Order: sequence, then C-alpha cells, then structure tokens
Amino acid sequence: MTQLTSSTTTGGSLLDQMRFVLLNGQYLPGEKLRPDHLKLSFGVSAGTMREALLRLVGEGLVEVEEQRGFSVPAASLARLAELTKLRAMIESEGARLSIQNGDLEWEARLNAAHYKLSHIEQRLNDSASKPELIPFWTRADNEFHEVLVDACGSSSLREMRSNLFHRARQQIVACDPNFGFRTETVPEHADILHAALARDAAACELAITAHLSSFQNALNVEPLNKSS
Amino acid sequence: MTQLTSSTTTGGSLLDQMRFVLLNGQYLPGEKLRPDHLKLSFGVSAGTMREALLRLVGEGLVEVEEQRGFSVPAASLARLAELTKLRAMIESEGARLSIQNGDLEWEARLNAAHYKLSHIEQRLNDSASKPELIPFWTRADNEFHEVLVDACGSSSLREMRSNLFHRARQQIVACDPNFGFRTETVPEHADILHAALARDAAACELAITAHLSSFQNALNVEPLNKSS
DNA sequence: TTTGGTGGCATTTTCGAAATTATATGATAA
DNA sequence: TTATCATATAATTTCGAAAATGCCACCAAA
Repeated sequence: MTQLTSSTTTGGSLLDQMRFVLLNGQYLPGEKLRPDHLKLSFGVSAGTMREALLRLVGEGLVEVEEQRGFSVPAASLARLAELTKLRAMIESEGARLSIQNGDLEWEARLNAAHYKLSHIEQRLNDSASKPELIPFWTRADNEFHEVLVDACGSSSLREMRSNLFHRARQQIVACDPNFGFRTETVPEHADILHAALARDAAACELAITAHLSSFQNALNVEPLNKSS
Repeated sequence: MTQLTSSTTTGGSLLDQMRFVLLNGQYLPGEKLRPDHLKLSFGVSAGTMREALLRLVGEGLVEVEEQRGFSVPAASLARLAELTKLRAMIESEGARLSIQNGDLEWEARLNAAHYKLSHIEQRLNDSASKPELIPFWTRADNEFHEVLVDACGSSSLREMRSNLFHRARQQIVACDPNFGFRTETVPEHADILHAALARDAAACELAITAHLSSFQNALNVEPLNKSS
C-alpha cells in the first residue's frame, strides 16, 4: 500500500486514516465513535482523536450530538439519492464552467485522470471481484471528477464537490455490496470525457446526469427528479 | 439583546458567540485567530477555544492551515460572487421541491417568516441606518430562505443552503458597508413569497435568481453567469 | 405491573501544561 | 549590502487528568 498521508502532524495523518476507513466501510452506519476506544486503534490521545472526529464532522463524514458524542451517519438509499442529486447539479455546473474557461493544460490533465481511472476500471472489469482495488478506484474516480470541474474558477464549488463526493461515497459503501462499481461505469466516464474535450457543455451535462442517475437506477432507487 | 444561545455546554454557547461575531464583521478578513488571545475575550481555556474554531472551519467561517493556526477567510467580490451563484442554484432547486411537496403548514410558516422579515426590513427602510437592527435582519433573512426550502425533503440540501448563506453573509459584511441591505430587497422577498404561495416553481426560481443577482449588481460585480 | 427516583458507571467536556514546530531577531561571513 | 545561520520568542499541537453530564440497572412506592 502506498503512503496514505502527506501530513507531518499526528492529527493530520490521523485525519487521513480516519477518512480512509470511514470511506471504506470499516464502521457501520449509526455506530458510535468513542474517542476513548478509538485512541487504542490509532495510538493517539483521546483529545487528538476528538479533534480528528470534529474535523470529520465538518466534512459530513461523522455526526456529533451535544453531550452524546460522535457517530457514523445513518445510511439509506434516500440519503444517497439526495447527495447524488446535489452532485449532479454541482458537477454539471462546474463542468460547464470548466468547458468555458479551461485551457489546453486542463484538457491534458482531464485526459490523464481519465486514463488512470479507465485503467483501474479495466482491471476491475476483468476479474469478478477485486476488493483490494476499490480504494484505488475510489481515488481515481474522485480525481477524474475533480479535474472535470477544476477549471471552473470557483474554489467554493470545488470544495463542495469534494465534500459531496465523499459523503455520497460513504453512503455507497454502506448500501452497495459492489461499492458502487458497475461495468457501465466505464463507457459513462468515457462519454463525459469526450463531451468535455469536444467542449460540448450540454452533452457533458447530459453525460454527467446519465452517469449518476444510471448509478441510482442500479441500486433500485427512484430516478433523479425530472424537471417538472 | 435576547439570549444568543440555547446550548447548555460551554463550548456550544461559545460556538454560537463566535459565529455571531464572525457574521457581524468583528474580525477583519485575513486576520489571525489565536486561541491563546481569544480565550481572554470569551473566558474559556485555549483548548475549548480551539475546538470552537475547529467547528467553524467545518462551517467555512474560519480557515485553518496545518501548523499555522486559524484565520478569518479572505474576502473579495469574486468569492462573494461564487457563493451567491451556488446559493442561487441550491435555493432554486430547494424551492422547486418545496413547492412540489410542501403542504398548507409549510405555506403558513413561509408566510410567518416573511411577515417577520418584512417587518424588520420596513424599519430598516424608514430610518437611514440602524446598525443595531442588522443582526435581527440577518436572522430573519436566513429564516425566510430556510423555510423556503424546508419542505424540499432533502436534509443535505438544507444543510448546504445554511452553510452557503452564512459564508456569503460573512463576505457581505466584509465587502458592503450597508451589510447587504437595500430598499429593493423588500419587493424582491415579496416576489419570492408570492411565487411560492402560487405554486409557480418557474416564477419562484426567477424571483430567487433576480433577488440574488440584483444584489450582486448593486455591489458592482459582474452579473451571474447566464446559461450559455 | 407500572411509575418515579437513586446510585454507580461510562462517556463527554474542559482544562492546564509539556512537547513540537513556526517566526522573528540579530550576528557572522561573503 | 546581501545572504545564511544560530538563537530566542511566540504559536500550535498533543497529552493526561479532573469535572460535568448522560445512561442504565436497580429498588421502592403506588
């Protein structure tokens, strides 16, 4: 396994570790996260543990109730649908702006991110199940969607996209035994890439919505709300 | 001043206090927020102070850099424009869903929220400047926009709206000597209310976009991006 | 059986200080 | 004068323990 963190401080790398395990379903939805217990697993003090949990609350990956401590957010298909819909809105708008503003260098980075992603997806497709690849796929998927909106010129939008991605991911690993991977994912990502490189904002928006909503359908959820 | 907090714990009420002062421009954009200094103003320990700041980071009202401490986010018209645009997207969608799902009780609450808001705005309109009313106006404005999306059925969207409102508010108090209040605000809020009560989602979306974008124009910023 | 209270235990919250790391100051050499 | 390095100061990070609070089982009274 490659190095998981780039942080120098204890709390920084702890945060990265916690994020990783939360995004890979190590803890069950609704489970309580007690600093006093967790400190044993991570080898830090309860205070540092509390600080990391507090930061994760800000990212929406952990919930906290006053005087009642921390817990893993409950998971449901309804919540996943909410987050996916917001993702579709934010990413569509971000991609639209990126297509408007992005330069050649952006296209190159998008290409690179898609190349990495499709490489991993190929390997996931080949053999029935390679659970050890999922973390790499998650990272590559996130990076592709990140680069897609990277030239949008709005750091607030980028922040929000990252936040939504992680929160949706957490729901997915709790709801889907396949961790969200499907064979259809491969051509869908390709569609997004090609629409973006062709500078076709409308097609790109369609491809993104199709990608996220086909994913919803696979989980037997109502499709994304169509405009009335 | 009425009671500012409903929290029982020290940290909880401290968080409310800090949020209040940050949203009212007590600290300058870019200013460093040192727990050791702030603890004197608020009468708590540095650790508790740190915890409150950490939570505010999660809300986007404070920034933190590893090994370099906390600071007030920089303010600029560009950043305000970003946040306002996201607000428009999120609130339009939330209002659309509320109009779809909201019942009579929702209409009643929206009416009540608008009544309170318009009452305060009337008083702000009458006399040239009543800076002591601004906090009340801010709260009423937030509550109106909150109720507007309250029946949307997506708690994620509600969370996000609240977050964006506060972050935008922080930018406004830093950029606008009038704290964002204009006489045009009054009819704009009324338009939103009437469109919502008439269950006219398209008109409501238009009214929201007009409201937020006319505000942008007043600050001499480029108008919100029109769909290409 | 149910209701209301009481005590003990686990957890959360808060604090103050030690350890680590950045930042500013000033001295020395090129 | 400029650059580099050591030193001193200030700030952040981390810890362990004390105080406050919630939770739960148990008992008594109705």
